Amino acid sequence: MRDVKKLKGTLTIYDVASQAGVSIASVSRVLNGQGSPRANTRERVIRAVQELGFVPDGAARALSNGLKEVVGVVFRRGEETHFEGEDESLLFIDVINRGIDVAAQRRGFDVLMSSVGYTDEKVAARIASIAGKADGVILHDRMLPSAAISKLAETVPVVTLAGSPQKGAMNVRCDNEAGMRALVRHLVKDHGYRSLAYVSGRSDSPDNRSRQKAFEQEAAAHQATANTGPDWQGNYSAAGGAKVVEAILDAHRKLPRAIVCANDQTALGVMHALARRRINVPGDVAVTGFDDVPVARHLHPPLTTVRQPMQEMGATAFDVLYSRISTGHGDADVVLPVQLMVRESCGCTASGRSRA
Amino acid sequence: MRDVKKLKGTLTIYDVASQAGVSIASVSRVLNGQGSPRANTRERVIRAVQELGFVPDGAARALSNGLKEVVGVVFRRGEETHFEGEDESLLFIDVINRGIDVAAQRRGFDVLMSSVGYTDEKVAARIASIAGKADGVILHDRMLPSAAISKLAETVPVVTLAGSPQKGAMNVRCDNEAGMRALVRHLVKDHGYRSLAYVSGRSDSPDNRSRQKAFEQEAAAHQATANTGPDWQGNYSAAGGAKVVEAILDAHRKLPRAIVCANDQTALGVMHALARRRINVPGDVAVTGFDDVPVARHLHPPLTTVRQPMQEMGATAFDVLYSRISTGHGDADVVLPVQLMVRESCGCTASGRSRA
DNA sequence: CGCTTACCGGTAAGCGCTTACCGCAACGCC
DNA sequence: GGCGTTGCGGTAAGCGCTTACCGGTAAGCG
Repeated sequence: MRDVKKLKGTLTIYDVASQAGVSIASVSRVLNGQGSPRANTRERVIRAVQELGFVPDGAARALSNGLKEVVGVVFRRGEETHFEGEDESLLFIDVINRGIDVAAQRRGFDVLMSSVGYTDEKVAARIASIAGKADGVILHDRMLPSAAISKLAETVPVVTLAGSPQKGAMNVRCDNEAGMRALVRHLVKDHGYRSLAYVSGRSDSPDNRSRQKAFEQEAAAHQATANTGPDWQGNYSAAGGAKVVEAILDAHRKLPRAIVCANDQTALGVMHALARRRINVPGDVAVTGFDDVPVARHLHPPLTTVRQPMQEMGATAFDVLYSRISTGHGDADVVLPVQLMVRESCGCTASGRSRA
Repeated sequence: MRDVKKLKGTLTIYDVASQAGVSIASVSRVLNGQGSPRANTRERVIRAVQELGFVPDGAARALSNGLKEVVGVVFRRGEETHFEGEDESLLFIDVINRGIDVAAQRRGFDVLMSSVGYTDEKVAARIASIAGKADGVILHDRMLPSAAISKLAETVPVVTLAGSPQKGAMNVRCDNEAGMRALVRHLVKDHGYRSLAYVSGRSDSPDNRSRQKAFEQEAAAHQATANTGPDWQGNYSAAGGAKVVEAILDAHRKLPRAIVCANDQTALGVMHALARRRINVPGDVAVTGFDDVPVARHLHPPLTTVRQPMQEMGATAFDVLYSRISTGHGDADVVLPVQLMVRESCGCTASGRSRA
């Protein structure tokens, strides 16, 4: 990257000033609405700007102001998966990012997006690069080990999403526990299922851990069997979910009455694998997800899941970051409520709930 | 936005230098791999950087280098639509953006994304803001009137997507003509349809204009009836497509044998409206799209359409822009080939083509 | 009519970084 | 041993902008 230089005959504020016959200070004042320039001065500046097509250099402004008006967003983009419907839909991350974008625009900020591959080694370097170009950084789940997050947070405001709050960094997440408890309760009490399993997400994900923990606790509280562990280890992807089911089936082991998935994508894969083996959902096995991504309601059967307010999470992440940037502090940990979305994959029918 | 100031006790290269006991020049050289610092010097700098968690300020680098290593991307985000499947899927723009992102990362650039609403008045201001923060700008279709594009291009490198090349700006697009011709030919010659209609996109879109023109010419060349005009005016959205069909039906007018849509989203809406009226696709009316967005193949019936290499378009847009930024010139107009995707909505069957 | 008050606008410093330029130390050679 | 050569590393200028500070002019007042 060293080998590239801009070679534009760059237009500067000096050019505008001389064209307008005023000083650079006046140009700057007009452009930023500071001070009270005389109408005449203002006009001349504005005309000069238009004639020249002048666009002030953001880097110079940022350097002078100490404010770039840019937030960085870093997330992982799976290049591994090519599962029907998965790679084609707006997923969890996309919806959150949209929320960030909307909130940022309200404050005149722009969003520097950077995706890194799951296998990318240079994550830390990429994040540092982004951090240098932004006033603050929003990190999606599992981007960095927590020590690294704390370290980074000493240098630049950081908001993590769906993580657990780290020293120095702020965090925005959803109430996984409540959501999972409500879901398990529905499965066990409303449907009477006695054997459940949890297809986990990536094991290093805080979200996954809290969901799994709530799953186990709530199942135990209702004396239901709760299968977890290595056999049920997924990775948040549809392919991961499918693989779990297929392995169980190939080993001729018995499936539980209900399979609770760490997220919707996993549920998608699970349902797909089940369908391929001609196992009826929810008749033979109920399946549930988590997130309520847009496609969830269009699956067959429509997926019972826990809705996270994804767009709002994104917006909140930005807002928290913004207040930190501007005022110097922001909430360290904000938890947003979730909502149980009962559809049909749990055994309910389209018209009102009912037993499977 | 004037009211926000960063108030960090910012860490600078001077801090690193004194911590390492060297000069700022050495720090910079180590960080950028310039010159040939002694091993000892290098080590001390690296250690100091790590201890301090130093991240160089991108704005200062950019100002000094004349290179921000950022490209801006501006596109329109429909806030109007809430059509099933439309707001939930990766659409044309999203796939292109992903292509840009991938290509940018290869060069160490980051992408500054900014969406504006269809109704947003301040598009020019937003674009100027982005332009100031980036080394170059990629504009999606219909972002600015062509005069404004040329004007902007005098100040900063600009690539337009799916537009027509403007003076000063570069452009990347697909071979709409060839695609549309192949499509119409398939409809008329392979299926024998004699009456066609074209549901247009936004009338100010160059893509739409060239598709419509090719549609008319090719239909005429084969002596098929070609309906176009105000009654068939869509707007690239599913809702727009649905509205056209409903208006025709409500007026008790006869539908043509095949409806050619300006893009896949429109086709989605058209098929939806048709289904609601119990009109069989493709039995009664054939429907085709343009773009081949990911969902196209999952519609019922799967959509016959023209595939644009969307991700490649994005990557190409970046590459063209990059070469312009670094070398001072790049191709003014690159046209990518398209491919006719024959599926079932035209009347072909899953297993090999056939007459409707 | 002269002095105070107010206010507009210009000059210059400085934001954090890169790099041209130069001084200096160490080494090799005669 | 003295001088030339090599090359590391420090000093300082400058990137384009914002803004503190100050000088000048015009209006207000006695």
